[in-house]
Amino acid sequence: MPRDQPLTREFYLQPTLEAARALVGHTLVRWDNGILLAGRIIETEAYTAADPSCHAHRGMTPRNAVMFGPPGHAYVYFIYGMHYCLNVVTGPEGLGEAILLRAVEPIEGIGPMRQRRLKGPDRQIAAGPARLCQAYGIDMAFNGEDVVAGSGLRVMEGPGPHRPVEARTRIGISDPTAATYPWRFVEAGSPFLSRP
DNA sequence: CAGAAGATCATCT
DNA sequence: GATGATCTTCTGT
Repeated sequence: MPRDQPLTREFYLQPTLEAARALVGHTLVRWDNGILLAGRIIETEAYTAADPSCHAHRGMTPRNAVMFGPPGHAYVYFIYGMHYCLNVVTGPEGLGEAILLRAVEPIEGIGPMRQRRLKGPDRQIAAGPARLCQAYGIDMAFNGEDVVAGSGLRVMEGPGPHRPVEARTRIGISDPTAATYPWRFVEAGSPFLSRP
């Protein structure tokens, strides 16, 4: 169960790779007009400023401006003409780093999540960055939301990972030097991973 | 202004 | 494993 304490601003201030690993096992919560949606974070992906595929790598633009703001805010973007993805901003203001939330295990509000998703087995309700946003109803209106002190979307402390957390380099990158940048952190063996 | 690519997903062979 | 959906963003001319 989620404890009633949000992760602190300091949590997001720590180095992005460390925060990405530590984020696994905490709980993503949305209060949607009295309906509680909650899920345990299963999979994260760190985007550091040194990573060429990081949206902030080539400086600030209107889209990525939130990434350069204070840590602990949501960076939401629209991709492939139909999907949203949710990040949390990490590191000191001005750095431009963030963590992509790739998968959660639904805990609370599974019914409402299913209704938005319509299709697929339970373990796929929020297994994938765009599926997660679909399940939670997250769109551009959430861009810039404070996930520490905001009222709509928060990351709450606990309950912790149910399995060991494992680091992987990102899948699908052709640049061999990329092996040093992009990291996924997954709860090893979880059935709720974006890729089984 | 045109063109290409994109932190994805569902569906098909 | 491959492909189409669908459209924003960024780059180059």
